[in-house]
Amino acid sequence: MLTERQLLILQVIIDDFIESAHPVGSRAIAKKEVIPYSAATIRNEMADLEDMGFLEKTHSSSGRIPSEKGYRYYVDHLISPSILQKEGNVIKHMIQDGFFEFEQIVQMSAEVLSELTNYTSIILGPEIFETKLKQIQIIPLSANTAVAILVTNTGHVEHRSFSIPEEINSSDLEKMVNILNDQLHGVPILQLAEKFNAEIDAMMQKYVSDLDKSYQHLKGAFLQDHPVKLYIGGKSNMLMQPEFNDVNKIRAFYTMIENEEEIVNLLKQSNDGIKVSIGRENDVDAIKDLSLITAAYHLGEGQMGTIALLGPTRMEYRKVISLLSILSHEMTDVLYMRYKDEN
Amino acid sequence: MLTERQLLILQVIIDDFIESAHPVGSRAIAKKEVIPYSAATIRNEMADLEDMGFLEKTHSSSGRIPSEKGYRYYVDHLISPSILQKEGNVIKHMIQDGFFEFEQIVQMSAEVLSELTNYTSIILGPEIFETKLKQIQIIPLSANTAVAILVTNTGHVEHRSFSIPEEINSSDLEKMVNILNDQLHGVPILQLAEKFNAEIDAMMQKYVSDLDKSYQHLKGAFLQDHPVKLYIGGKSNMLMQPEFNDVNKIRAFYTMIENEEEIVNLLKQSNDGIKVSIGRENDVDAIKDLSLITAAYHLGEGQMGTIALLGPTRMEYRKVISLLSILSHEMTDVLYMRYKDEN
DNA sequence: TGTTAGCACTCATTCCTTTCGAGTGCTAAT
DNA sequence: ATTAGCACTCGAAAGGAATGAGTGCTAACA
Repeated sequence: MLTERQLLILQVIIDDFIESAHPVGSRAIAKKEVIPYSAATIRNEMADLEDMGFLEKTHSSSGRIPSEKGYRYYVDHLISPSILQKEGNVIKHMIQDGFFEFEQIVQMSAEVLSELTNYTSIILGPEIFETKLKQIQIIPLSANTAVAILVTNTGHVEHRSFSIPEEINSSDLEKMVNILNDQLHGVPILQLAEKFNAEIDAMMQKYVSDLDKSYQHLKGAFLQDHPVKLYIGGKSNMLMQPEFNDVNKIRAFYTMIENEEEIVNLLKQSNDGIKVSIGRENDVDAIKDLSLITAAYHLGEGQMGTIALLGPTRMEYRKVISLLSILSHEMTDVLYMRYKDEN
Repeated sequence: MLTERQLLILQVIIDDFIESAHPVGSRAIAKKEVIPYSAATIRNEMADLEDMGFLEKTHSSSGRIPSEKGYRYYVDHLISPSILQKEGNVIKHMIQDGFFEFEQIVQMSAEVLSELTNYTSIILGPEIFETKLKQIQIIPLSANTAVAILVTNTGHVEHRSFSIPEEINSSDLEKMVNILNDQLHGVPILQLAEKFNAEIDAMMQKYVSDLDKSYQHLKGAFLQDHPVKLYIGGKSNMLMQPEFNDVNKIRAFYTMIENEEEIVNLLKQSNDGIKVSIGRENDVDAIKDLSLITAAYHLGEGQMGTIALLGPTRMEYRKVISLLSILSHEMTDVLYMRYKDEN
């Protein structure tokens, strides 16, 4: 339904606006090398594109800016993945050089990503729910406190301090740890509560006598919320974007970005592949004039987490999509290589 | 050298400005109940206070604002600690209710502090250098990766993944862990490197054969940098302060606050008690128009960490100083109660 | 019939001027 | 020593005028 010429003009306008952040006028377009038409012709086409909803004016005699529909069309039809040799190498080296824990990689990725793009990067995960318990340790600290340490097959370590009653003797504690290790090895974190209620509660009664209170404490330590880890990089990059030249916008952005819960919800809904949400396409009102690009990374079948970039709707979609694609594949690879022989 | 009346006027002006953020004029002062003088008299006194450097004008016919010297005098001589029954209780409950790990307490404290004050709170620590190793675990994850877990006497858990060569056999690994536990129990984290070089290297040679590579890996895992933990709460509170109505100031602030290294240096220099740095009194240029109040908290003799509040020079010094005092004492207490029977 | 030149018109932005009012400093009176 | 009074200063807000980038439309052209 769009002519070749309209496609070309739309693309050039959006490319120009993404770079300059200024409304694009007909004369500027006509001057481009790829455009063999006069400003007047461009004006006519622009008027048509506006009628069709791909462009907007900021006021009656201004140049045009892309509408959300325009960006959507641009993302869906007008961009081909860009080749990012240099950036790709940066990411690969970061992930493959040295031996970093996965959480370190995630954190570094968030930083690199925001540096390469000048937008705000958000990385969610790794989702511990999919991972399985590997080993449990309980280490007494003092007469009435101890720390429980859980290690998962992905090398993730969680610990919880808990208080132990004075009366308990150390052999009882040891027996409990043994039972836990026997029973919980290989159990997905998500199913811990279930497993406790179905089997372990009863077992504990059978093998270990008179430890009601300390067992409750221990169980409590295991079933506490497992917080979702959230890494955000380049928050202040947004301040450099010309659309954030207004104190109120900045306030709104920072109020949003520091609300972890909201961010987690925002990212969690993303499924496979790369998803682009432009402006009001986002459910969350606070980012209704920003765009969010998300990509999932995996370990085997189960989804592990989400990588995202948040920027103005005037975003370098081409570059961002390519970068996220590279990074999510690298992260999936490194996870696979590292934990393929898990048990 | 200041008359009683000048003291009174200075105090009223600063109090007023702290509340309103607007330059204070003579008429407004004269209207206050505690002031039995006319505006003209106040004007004369204000001129004198300005000559002495306690007050400033923003322009030739504006009201007065406090100078840094004025704030300094105010902090040193004009404020008595305020009674914060309600806020004090909030803090006490937070710290004493439930059983939280110390790091959780620190994080919660940062949040509560920024909520109670509407400034930005920064908490440094707990300094792990002062703490001692309690136990070491090494847990194999796959054929060639393992995770080393260090637990300190304060319940702090650190973990590092490292790769192990395929050739190693598990009994060798076990021997190594035993040696490490024997040798390192009770050793301050700070002295780990020393201890390794002085004794453990040699021991390993004696007891365990042919494990050069994996031992190097393991040692590397132990001697990696122990990052200083930094908790910052209420970054966006600053945006609500009227002095941050300018995009450039916001940029400068966020650029500074997200530079962890600089922040750590800023706080580390603080010694005992509560220290107030007003505006240019701060060494760091980036906060030359902010004030920083720091308080140390302790475990026994050794300093553990620092609590700080960062706000505009027009800060509620009275309240902030009282809050920091309460919180640092509570944190010191809880540390003492919890780890007094360490070994 | 598609393209382009030309021109009147629109509107944000910038700069200047005016007005307003809060506040000062100084002088003279109490 | 204190205060009333008054001229003066200066920032902030409000109102024009000038500028210029950009449009829509019409009429001419290939």
